[in-house]
Amino acid sequence: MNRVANISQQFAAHNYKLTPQREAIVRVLLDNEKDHLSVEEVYMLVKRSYPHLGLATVYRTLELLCELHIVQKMNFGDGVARYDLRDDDHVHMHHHLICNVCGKLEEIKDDWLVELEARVAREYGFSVTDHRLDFKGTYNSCQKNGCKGDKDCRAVS
Amino acid sequence: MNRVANISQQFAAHNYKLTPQREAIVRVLLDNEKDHLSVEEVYMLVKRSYPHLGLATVYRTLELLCELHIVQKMNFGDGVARYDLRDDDHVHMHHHLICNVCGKLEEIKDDWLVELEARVAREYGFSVTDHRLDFKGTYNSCQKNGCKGDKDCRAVS
DNA sequence: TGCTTATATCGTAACGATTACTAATTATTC
DNA sequence: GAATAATTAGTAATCGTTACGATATAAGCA
Repeated sequence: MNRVANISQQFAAHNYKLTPQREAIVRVLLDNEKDHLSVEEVYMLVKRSYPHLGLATVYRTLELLCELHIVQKMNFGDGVARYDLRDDDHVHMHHHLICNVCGKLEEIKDDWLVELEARVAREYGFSVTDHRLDFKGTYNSCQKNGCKGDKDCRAVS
Repeated sequence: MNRVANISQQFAAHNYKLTPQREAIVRVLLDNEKDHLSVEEVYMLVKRSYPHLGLATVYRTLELLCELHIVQKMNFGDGVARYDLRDDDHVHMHHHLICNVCGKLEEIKDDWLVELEARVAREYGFSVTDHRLDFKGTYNSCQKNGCKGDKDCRAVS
């Protein structure tokens, strides 16, 4: 099934409409699924197909998508919120590798935490609905090509 | 060894001085190790022992402590940066449980990710220097006492 | 169709956390 | 003890985000 149509249905199911502006934003997210776009980036990209769109609408729409669990708002410590499409089941979050040298942000699409979540439930009486796992470090390939000193104090691990 | 003295040495080792202001801030962090204080909270607490201290100094000192890997700047999606003392070896980060109902933030002091980090190294050629693992969900005890609908779209998983 | 009401958008002002900057203060060096 | 460097205080500026009033679009109904 068409993903836009799918999302449109989810909007309808919650009495929201997929307006042209909202659809343009959703399409940008789908077309850039690999990236973790900031509001400003989404704004720039949407302007290509919808030049008249206002920044506040981007903020509002992303918040709405977040409420519908279609996207996930995240914070990688660079001072701006970033948004990530969730999996279709809206449950599992993927993990991230963040390279200190080249700055690349890679996704691990698997869910490696099933076991640990069971352990949390067992040992802490805590049932997990969502999680976040980021690894920071360096790719071996980056390591070779000289590594500038890491004075980096950005938030988020 | 006294922890303040220990930190003082680390300052000295990097040609920084542990001024009275900085020491007052460090003591607040040590005295509230369980919490994840925001800048504003640290500011309030330090004012008790050092009423004249300026807010900018808190910002600068926390950044410095971060650079020295004594604290870790984190972001739990409530709009302010929070700071967490690192373990003495300055390597392992603990994990977090965040309850959707009562809002409590609990720490898991173990490092459960040793295995997964090995896997990342193996499968992705990526050597981890740091990580972050947060679980969001509900305590069983909170679950019972009625759970308000979760419309929460805060950043960070 | 025309009127009414609700929903969504636009542009911008307001807000709040953080950073940048200047002057004043304290420590260090010669 | 004067000159230099490091640190702090206080506040102005910045920047991401949110709030607000006015306008526009869609839905419901006679």
